[in-house]
Amino acid sequence: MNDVARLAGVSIKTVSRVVNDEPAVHPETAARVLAAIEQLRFRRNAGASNLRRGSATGTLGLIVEDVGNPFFSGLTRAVERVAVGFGKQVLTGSSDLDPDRERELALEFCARRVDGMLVVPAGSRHAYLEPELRAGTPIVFADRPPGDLTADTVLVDNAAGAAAAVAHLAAHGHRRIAFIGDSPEIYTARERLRGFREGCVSAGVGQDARLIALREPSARGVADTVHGMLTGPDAATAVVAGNNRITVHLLRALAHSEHRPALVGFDDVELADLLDPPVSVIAHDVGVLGRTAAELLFARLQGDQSPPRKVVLPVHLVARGSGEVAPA
Amino acid sequence: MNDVARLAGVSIKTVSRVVNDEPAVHPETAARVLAAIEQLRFRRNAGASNLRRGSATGTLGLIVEDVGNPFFSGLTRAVERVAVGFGKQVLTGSSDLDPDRERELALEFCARRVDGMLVVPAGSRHAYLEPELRAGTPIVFADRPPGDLTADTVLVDNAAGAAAAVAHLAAHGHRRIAFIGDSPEIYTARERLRGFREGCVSAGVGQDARLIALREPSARGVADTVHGMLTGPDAATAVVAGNNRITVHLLRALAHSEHRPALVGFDDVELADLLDPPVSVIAHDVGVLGRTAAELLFARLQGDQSPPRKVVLPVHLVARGSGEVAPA
DNA sequence: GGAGTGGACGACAACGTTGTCATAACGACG
DNA sequence: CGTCGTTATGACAACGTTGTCGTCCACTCC
Repeated sequence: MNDVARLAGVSIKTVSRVVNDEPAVHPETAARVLAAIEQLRFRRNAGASNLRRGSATGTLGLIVEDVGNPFFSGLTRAVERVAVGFGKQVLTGSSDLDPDRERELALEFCARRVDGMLVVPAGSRHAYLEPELRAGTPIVFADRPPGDLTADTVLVDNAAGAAAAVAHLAAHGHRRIAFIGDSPEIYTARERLRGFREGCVSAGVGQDARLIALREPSARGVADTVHGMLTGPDAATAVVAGNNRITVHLLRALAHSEHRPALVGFDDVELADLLDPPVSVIAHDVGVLGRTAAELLFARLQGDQSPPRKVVLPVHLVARGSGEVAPA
Repeated sequence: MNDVARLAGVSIKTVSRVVNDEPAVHPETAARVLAAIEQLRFRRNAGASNLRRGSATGTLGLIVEDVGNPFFSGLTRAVERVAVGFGKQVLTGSSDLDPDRERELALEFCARRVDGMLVVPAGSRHAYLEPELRAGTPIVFADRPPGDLTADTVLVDNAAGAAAAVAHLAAHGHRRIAFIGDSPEIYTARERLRGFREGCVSAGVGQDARLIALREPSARGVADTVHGMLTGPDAATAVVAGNNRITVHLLRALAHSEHRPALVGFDDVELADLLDPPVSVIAHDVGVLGRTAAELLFARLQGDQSPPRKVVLPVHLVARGSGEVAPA
């Protein structure tokens, strides 16, 4: 800026005025300054500007489990869309479900003085964020609630969705329904299992510990698990898959076996409608999830001081075929 | 930092020393300072630190077309992985294929003094980045080359892939092969068409303008296009889909029609192996694409001064069934 | 002609850090 | 006992901006 000022024959402050479109600069002077800026290819240092101006850095932090997963990338995109509307940039990070990594990312974002943070929490301890919250950095949790902290949270109705899946399968005559979910450390996995159990009770379907598995999904693990559930005297006739990855693993495992249980997945999956049979799922809109969370965050940024909110978004059953078959 | 210094009864500089793990601080003093930091929950301002220290902000800029698209989110993830290894944060932005938006993002990133940038270019004019490049900010282009600029670029072998698709279909007896690609404004779409044409020539397959379509894909548009190509006297017996979105639209369109042309898609698609018939594709690894580009960038950041490099990654045909059927 | 008004601009400090240099206290050495 | 090196610490400037306030000039109005 100094160089620009010198070249234009004005003071550094006048350059600042021009850069910031402040009034009270003679058009002729402004033109000279702009020419100098152009010539020297000057670009104002946003960091210095933010430092001087005080708080707002025009940056948002977003922590998800894995940007590479379509679910989280959809969420990321939705957040980005809202952020663009407010002229903010988004710093993204994947926690890989590791609480330490999440914490590291969060603190790093705080050090960079993000204006706000959106977090898909990995662990269950988030008290370390309390000072930040109290210091005025709004934080919104998405998809899962924070562990030991009260803050804005946007969830989907996991339990109701799982219960609906059970009810649907029971309505088609199933009495032996299995549930394969993600690791019980994950909130959504626990909630979906809870909904599954409640659905079983409501539908008068018996529960069998052999037909319930919660575990971090892998192709092999899911294949073995489901194989065990579909064989033997009390084999399952229907399966509820706990999330998109499990659904995919399950489909692949079933394609390589002769079993054809009824199936309802949680989370929608691309091309699910083109499979044979088309896969029925409990669907919800990641876009809405991300947008809602981001809008909540921006409301806070604009001064909303109301008590922490908890939003639960609805899910709905998409019946495509795989869930509408009677027991063999 | 001032407050911490006061509370610990030391000068602000000593606090700085402690925060930066500099030696020559008495352990006892350091302990007092750390206690004060803990008590006041002090977090050093990364912006101010970067300002004082000079260049490196520990930030990378990444511009893709759409983080929500699995292709780009996979790339994002790969970049992130490399960045974490070097202790950098990633600022992400989606251009939506809009050159103005891309430029806006790029300049914004420059204003934030990112240490380097990874760009999946939207338009074909990138001369505006030359001053940044010359100023020492390394920029690597991924998936598509920059328009009017010489810089590091990582591509996949689009033409060879498309040619391989044609050769494969021709080997199964097809003589009427159609190509449905993305908008010709996109480099990869043009290259794939070029490869398609070359493949036709090599295989001695005639080309028919009626069987070639380049257009921004939409479900409706693809359906109409393919319907036209598959009916009439000189109907196509095989189709090459120009990218993942087109493949998906195409599959959906075909599922609702009686036509069953042979099909080879470009880019792999999740669940493609479970469809009936399983979808053959020209596959390549986004993870490798992202990683290679990021590694190239970090090489530059570590002082690599060699002339701009151009890396072309291989693609390979995955024969699953849909491309291995003879003409009806 | 003097007072008042408003426009155009600059000097200076400050944002939160850190690099540079100076200083003080201390033991060791000849 | 004076000198020296070492260790621990602080004062101060600087990074690149911008907010505050002051100055200067031209102009208007009575």
